[in-house]
Amino acid sequence: MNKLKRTEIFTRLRHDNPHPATELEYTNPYQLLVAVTLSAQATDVGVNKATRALFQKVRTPQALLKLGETGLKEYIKTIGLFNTKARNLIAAARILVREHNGEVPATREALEALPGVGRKTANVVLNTAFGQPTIAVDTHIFRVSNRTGIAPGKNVNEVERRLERCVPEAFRQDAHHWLILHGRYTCVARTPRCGSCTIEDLCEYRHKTEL
DNA sequence: ATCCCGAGGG
DNA sequence: CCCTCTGGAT
Repeated sequence: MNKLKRTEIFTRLRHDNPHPATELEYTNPYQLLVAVTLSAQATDVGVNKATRALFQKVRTPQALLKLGETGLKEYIKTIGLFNTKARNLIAAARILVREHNGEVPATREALEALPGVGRKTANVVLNTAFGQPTIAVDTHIFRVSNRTGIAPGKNVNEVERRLERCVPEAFRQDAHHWLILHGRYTCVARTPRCGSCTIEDLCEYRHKTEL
């Protein structure tokens, strides 16, 4: 896909989503870290329900340690992988209190050193909590990139590299949100809503029979 | 059956 | 690079 076409796509996606930062319910670093950690292999609806209840009581790593692993599981027991997530979040809270003064670090290295925090979660925290020009390639962005032809790749790492190469830093933070929102509401996994898609004429999907 | 705003390990 | 983990939704 050429640069002109890609630029036009992002222009339209921006028009579709004028306030991209509202995509996530939380921008507070710690709440964001917890919410994104819980979101692995879980629906956003289920995660948002759990975090809304949890954050009534817990907004800091200190508060989470007070709640304890068993207490935490009560809030997230309907979410996939909740045993692992609870264990990781407690372990991460200990590190935050002991090594980072109870604050969420703003560097990729420190973030990814936390149990349960990988590249995707670190990128979201850097993007949304700390305003860094990262693109966190989740399943939505991976699908949209490949289906449309914006930045196709075999795996998430390749898609991330290609996106960072073709999206200028100046609007990379917003582009991350445009892509996710497009994937969630229009370019959905099973049955994409091409009828209401504003970039259909530029999308490579209609020329294929799969993906 | 397949997918969901992944991480960790083989 | 690919698999598995695990619960709910579609």
